[in-house]
Amino acid sequence: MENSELEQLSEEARARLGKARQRVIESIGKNMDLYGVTLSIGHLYGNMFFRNEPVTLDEMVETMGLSKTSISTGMRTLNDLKMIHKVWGKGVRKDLYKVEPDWYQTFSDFFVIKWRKSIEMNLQSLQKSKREIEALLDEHSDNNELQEILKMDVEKIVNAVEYYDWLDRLIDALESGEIFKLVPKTTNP
Amino acid sequence: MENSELEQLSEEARARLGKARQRVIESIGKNMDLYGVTLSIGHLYGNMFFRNEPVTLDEMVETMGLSKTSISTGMRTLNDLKMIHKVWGKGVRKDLYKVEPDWYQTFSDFFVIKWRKSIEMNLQSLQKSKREIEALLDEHSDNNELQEILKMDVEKIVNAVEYYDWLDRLIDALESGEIFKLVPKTTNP
DNA sequence: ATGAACGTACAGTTTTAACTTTACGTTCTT
DNA sequence: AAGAACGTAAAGTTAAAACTGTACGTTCAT
Repeated sequence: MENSELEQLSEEARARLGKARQRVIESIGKNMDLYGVTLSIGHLYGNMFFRNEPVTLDEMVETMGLSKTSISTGMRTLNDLKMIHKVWGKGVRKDLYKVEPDWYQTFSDFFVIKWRKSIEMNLQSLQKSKREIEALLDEHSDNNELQEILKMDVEKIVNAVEYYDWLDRLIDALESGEIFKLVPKTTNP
Repeated sequence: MENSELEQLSEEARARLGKARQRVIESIGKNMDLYGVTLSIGHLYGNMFFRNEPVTLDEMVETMGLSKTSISTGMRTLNDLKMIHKVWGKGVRKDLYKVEPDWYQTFSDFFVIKWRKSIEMNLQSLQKSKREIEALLDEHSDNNELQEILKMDVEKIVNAVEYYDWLDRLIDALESGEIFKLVPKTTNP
């Protein structure tokens, strides 16, 4: 646990709290593969979750028992995903990090960062290939056999493009908060 | 390509179509890590995407140049995610697979299958640890120092539970199709 | 019933990713 | 300006996964 806040507490209470926290930490860590992060980085995030103050690399090296490099790259990964943030400490030389406490925001950022990029890449490929296949269609208007096949390809691509367009708008709704109109944060009485 | 439909076409047209398809296949495959599948399984999916008829394991062994075992496990992974489906062929002994053409459905299924399970696991851990920490709170009502810390932990857990509840309802909206009220499939004029 | 075709477990191998140690560039202190 | 503290690149090592070949159980045809 290594949480300096708890030093003066009874051994028993500390152990019980540690166990309760550990369960959550492991559960969070284990499920963070959905965000494409490795188990140990998920674990790092989980450990930061219960810290009430920003942490340094060295502190997490201590608690996690990993090398400083591992913690450093883990922190960067989490930072890139905006799951944690760098924090300015008063007179502190070391970098300080804290978890983003708003998980709705974290969820939204994940899609904005990872999915949006994927959508863009796919759309570019789809559009380019669509143009090429349509050119083929044009050039071989005599060949019925080929027309048949090409038309199916184009249709598939068109469907895919439509889907990505929808996905893009869905992420817009997440980003803007419009999503909460449909699915409110709290189920009101 | 190995697409029997194209046998009688000109070499040039076949090559150009192959290239156009290949671009899409690779793009799809590369971005399927968002669904937690490996590059080669993504590639397998991409290759199935342009097939107009259900495919067999052996056919995909042929096109992908992988072992039958790899294709078999890949097919199972994709099938578990409902990205492809087993299909009954008339007099065919071999298993037949085809891609699910409705990508909105695929997207929804992904969350229902993977995220829902993750939510459940996390919720269970959170609830259990919350009860334990609340018990600690109860037993140490004299210790202000401890109370302070425990209350922060409980608050964090409560926030997390709320978030997971929201996420669960969001997935409900995906599953039921209610999401399309907010984000329609097509942007109508 | 017997044999052939098919898909998958299993064990072993190769490839990839995670992690550590060392070294280096930067920044801050004095 | 010099030196110490800090975070990260780079190279090397260890651990994990992806992949293959073989062997096995099932199913279907004869």
